[in-house]
Amino acid sequence: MARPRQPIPTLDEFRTQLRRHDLRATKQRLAVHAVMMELVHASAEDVHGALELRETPVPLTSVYNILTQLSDKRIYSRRLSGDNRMYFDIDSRPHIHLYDRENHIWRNVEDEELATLVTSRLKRRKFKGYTVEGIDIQLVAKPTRKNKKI
Amino acid sequence: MARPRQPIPTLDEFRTQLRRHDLRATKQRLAVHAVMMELVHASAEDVHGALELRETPVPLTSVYNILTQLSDKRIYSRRLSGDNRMYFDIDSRPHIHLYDRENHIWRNVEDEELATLVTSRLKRRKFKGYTVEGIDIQLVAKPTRKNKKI
DNA sequence: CTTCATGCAAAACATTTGCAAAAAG
DNA sequence: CTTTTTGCAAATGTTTTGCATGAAG
Repeated sequence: MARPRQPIPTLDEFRTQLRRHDLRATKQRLAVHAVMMELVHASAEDVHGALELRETPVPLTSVYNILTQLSDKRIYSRRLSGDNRMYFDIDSRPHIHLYDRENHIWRNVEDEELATLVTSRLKRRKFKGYTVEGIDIQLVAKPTRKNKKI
Repeated sequence: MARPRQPIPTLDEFRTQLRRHDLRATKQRLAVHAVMMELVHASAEDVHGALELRETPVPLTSVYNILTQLSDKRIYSRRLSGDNRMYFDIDSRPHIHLYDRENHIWRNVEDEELATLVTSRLKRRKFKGYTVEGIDIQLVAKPTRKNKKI
């Protein structure tokens, strides 16, 4: 049934992906990916902050450069949050998200069946003048009292 | 089958909505709504520009004030575009969108059946710590050659 | 008249750009 | 060595804020 999602690429797999896209394996890129392996979904600011707390600080501009480039190459993907920030997603494959609109946090929702259902249904429809490239499904949710992270 | 969508509120109906929310029917608000009746989906900048071309220029700050307030009250809704701008939607009821990622334009997609299908299916699922408030479905599309608006 | 709304100028933010210096292969 | 990448400082563009003035009810 619900096929397990793509595993998060290890650092070595990430190196391979970089090579495939003619990107050099700099220590800044590896550091960003190491942090993204934990965060999964994060803004440039989040990544920058996490790197401060680690061994490898990387300036915010460089974090932007790196994250933008990785998502341009479809190694990562990106989403816009309700608070007007860009969030990067370590997983570039389309998948359903649950968005916490108070804390601006995303979680992945495992439901391949539903994704397939919606996709196959919409793919049948034609929209004059357009080629549909993807379908984005997001549950907008509010944390219940006990779950409040902030 | 596909039930027709909410008609766009006329100026009079808009006045009523304002009254319901204890908002005064100022000429700036009415001018903004008059423009939104045509644009349907628009950024603050778009609305500001359209008002320039009309009888009632309204400064950009005021357009922001008005649009933000109207969507806070759920008279309008809002969406973030791929180019990091806030777009306001005259229709606050959830509905499926087609997003033109080159021109940053939205169109409504009529498919109540699909919306119902997805909603009922996801409503059955429980997400620990969260209350699902809405489901957002968006087709990301690229204009075909002939359709290029810009 | 009392309360709410507008609109100016300025601030606040997130993100991008140009480019010289540094690192990778 | 050649090419790519980093990272600084500065710019850009959108949205927000504080507050005095003006309009609505």
